[in-house]
Amino acid sequence: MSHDRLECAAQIRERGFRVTPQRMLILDAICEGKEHTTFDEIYDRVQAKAPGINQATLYRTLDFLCELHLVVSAEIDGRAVYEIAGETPHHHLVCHACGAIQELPDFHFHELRSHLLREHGFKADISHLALTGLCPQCAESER
Amino acid sequence: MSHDRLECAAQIRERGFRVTPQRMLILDAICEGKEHTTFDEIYDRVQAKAPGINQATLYRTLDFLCELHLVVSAEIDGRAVYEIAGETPHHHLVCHACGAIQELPDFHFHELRSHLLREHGFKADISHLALTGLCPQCAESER
DNA sequence: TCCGTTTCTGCAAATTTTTGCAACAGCTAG
DNA sequence: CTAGCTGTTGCAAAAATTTGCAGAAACGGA
Repeated sequence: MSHDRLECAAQIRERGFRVTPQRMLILDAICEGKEHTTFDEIYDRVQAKAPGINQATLYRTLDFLCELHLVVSAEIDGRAVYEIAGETPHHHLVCHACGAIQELPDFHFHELRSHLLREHGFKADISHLALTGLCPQCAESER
Repeated sequence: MSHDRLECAAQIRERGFRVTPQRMLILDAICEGKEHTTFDEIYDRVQAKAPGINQATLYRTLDFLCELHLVVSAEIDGRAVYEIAGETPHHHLVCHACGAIQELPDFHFHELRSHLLREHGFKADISHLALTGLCPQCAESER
């Protein structure tokens, strides 16, 4: 999940937006953890390095980075989590009962994606889905 | 998308919760519109009939009804929308550019669902997905 | 029908998220 | 290197959402 600061900066600039220290710090903070990172975690990490950064800025920047697809987010357990966008998308299975999270490779969605494009002309952006349900253990104990 | 008040009430009671006028009114309000309904719309409809009902109650009740799968919700365009849960699930394609919404029948997910169950033992609850992307028109003008 | 238990609701306060605006600061052209 | 244009940020206020708690009310059993 390596993120190339230069690459991100180029992407931002290329689309007519500006590369600011805040944005770079926030990108770094998201990458510090290997996995899903919550708003608060990102905020704390950023604060540690640059105490001046405002929460409103973080909210806006996260939206911005998602918009540009440099970062992906998903709602897990009612709270948004963020992750740097890798080369290949991946998804998650989230157990509604115990909260366990399992990774789900993207190939499961290849067919759906191309079907939607072929049949509906719809260019679906399925970059980071969180599907909820019951993990094997919880499904067992449920009945 | 007919909802049977008796059926809903039975479901609620059956699981050990209580059938209250507030809950029934809120269910009715969700059903009034045929399509996706926002929090504010529901709130207004409920207010029209029973001005006393509190916003906090609405927030809690919507969560509650989703929990019981009597209502499904999805995040569209950054805001939550609610719909009464029908017999067969359905999903939506939401254009990120123009906001157009297209319905997507559930059969597209049959295979995924059974695959997850077979291979991962995961009982996925895919009851109302909103996939974002670009509709044919916007995909065209994008390039 | 009435009672006891436990869930729900309304209210107010706390918390989280969004927004408007003036000052600041990237970036491009000269 | 500088100036100017326009996107960004910080701040404070507004709006949206969640939470704790005491009183109200559903529901099962007597």
